[in-house]
Amino acid sequence: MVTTRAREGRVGTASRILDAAEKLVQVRGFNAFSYADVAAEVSISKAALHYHYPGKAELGEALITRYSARFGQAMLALFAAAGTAQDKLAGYVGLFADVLREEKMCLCGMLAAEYHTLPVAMQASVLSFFADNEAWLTQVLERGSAEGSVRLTGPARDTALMILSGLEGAMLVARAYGDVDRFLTTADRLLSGLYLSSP
Amino acid sequence: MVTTRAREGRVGTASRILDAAEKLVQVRGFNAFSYADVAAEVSISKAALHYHYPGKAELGEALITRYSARFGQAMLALFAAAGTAQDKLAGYVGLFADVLREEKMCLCGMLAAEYHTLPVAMQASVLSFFADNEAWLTQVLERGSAEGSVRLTGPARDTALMILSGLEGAMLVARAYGDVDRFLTTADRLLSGLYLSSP
DNA sequence: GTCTATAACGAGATAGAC
DNA sequence: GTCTATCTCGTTATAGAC
Repeated sequence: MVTTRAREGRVGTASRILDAAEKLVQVRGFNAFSYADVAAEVSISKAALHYHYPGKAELGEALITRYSARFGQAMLALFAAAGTAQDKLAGYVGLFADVLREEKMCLCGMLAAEYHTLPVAMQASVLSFFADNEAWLTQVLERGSAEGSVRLTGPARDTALMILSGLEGAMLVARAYGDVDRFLTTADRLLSGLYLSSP
Repeated sequence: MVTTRAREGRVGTASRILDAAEKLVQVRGFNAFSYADVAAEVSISKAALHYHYPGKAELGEALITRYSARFGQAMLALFAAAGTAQDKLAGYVGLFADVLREEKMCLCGMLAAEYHTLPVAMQASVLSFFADNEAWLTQVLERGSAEGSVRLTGPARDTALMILSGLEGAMLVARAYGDVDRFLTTADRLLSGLYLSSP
């Protein structure tokens, strides 16, 4: 069942609020944006913002939930699509690169930096995001290893963690330089050594 | 020439301010600590703080300057010490691990997350820190390659960047979990493949 | 659902005494 | 150098009208 709003492709206020807030968090951080910033971006009053999201903690929670769901769907699509482990990993790197091209940090990478200042509910959600990514990467690596397209020299989970952490760090540093190529080069290096065709 | 203060090992107010502020930034971030926080930690008034560092921008600058100098000295010591490239890299990883053990993020990794909210002088100093680290790693890798203890499959600089970014990201993620072992495991994975003795 | 108005608080920063 | 007192502004959040 689809509401009129969805059928017509219109976007509700709650969703536009999330769009604006998400961008602000990914560019400036959770502690460096205000309700006033979001309100101005969406062209509503701060009070209306509080109607949709009572406080910053609730808004932050909603941000992570939506972001994780979207990222999870993208990972699922990559996993289901035809292609080798190498293809899936290239697609995965592309997800991060797309974020970086907008001068944004991964939402949960940004929140990880601010971790010790976050409401506990947000902290837990950040860890869930990392756990989901780790699990996806582990599956891809194990399948690739079973298929013979990936060479693992230790537990798949360790390599999964290395890839996730490496990509987050590569975004962090490359974004400071405003240099997407820097990210792509580093991503290549992170994955080199995994494939049997590597030199 | 040594001042009485230095000879007696006493620590001046300016230095104690930097100690407190540095910790606060590494744990909470530049945008999540206040002059009041530092003043309380050092047991002086906010006004006294402003006497030593006129504004947050100047304090931030001083933090990066001192941190970079300290880190640079440690890197120099590692470079000068006897040992293989592998030894130097292990020592380098140890520098990051020591920071993480105090639940702190690398100062400049934290500031990289907040990059787009920083005063321009601080932004430049953050990039300098990264450049210094990159240069050191490149030298170590090239020397190791020349000595035959390191196997490079591309430009040393690319691998240097991968190691730096990877360690920053590993800190970011491991710190959220409060798990130093997670960092160490990831660091091992990042460097695996570099050494000729690797499986 | 959205608004204006305002409360309540903390931030960075300054003045001027000691 | 350090203090108390104060200023100004931005922040989150609420009240109540429309």
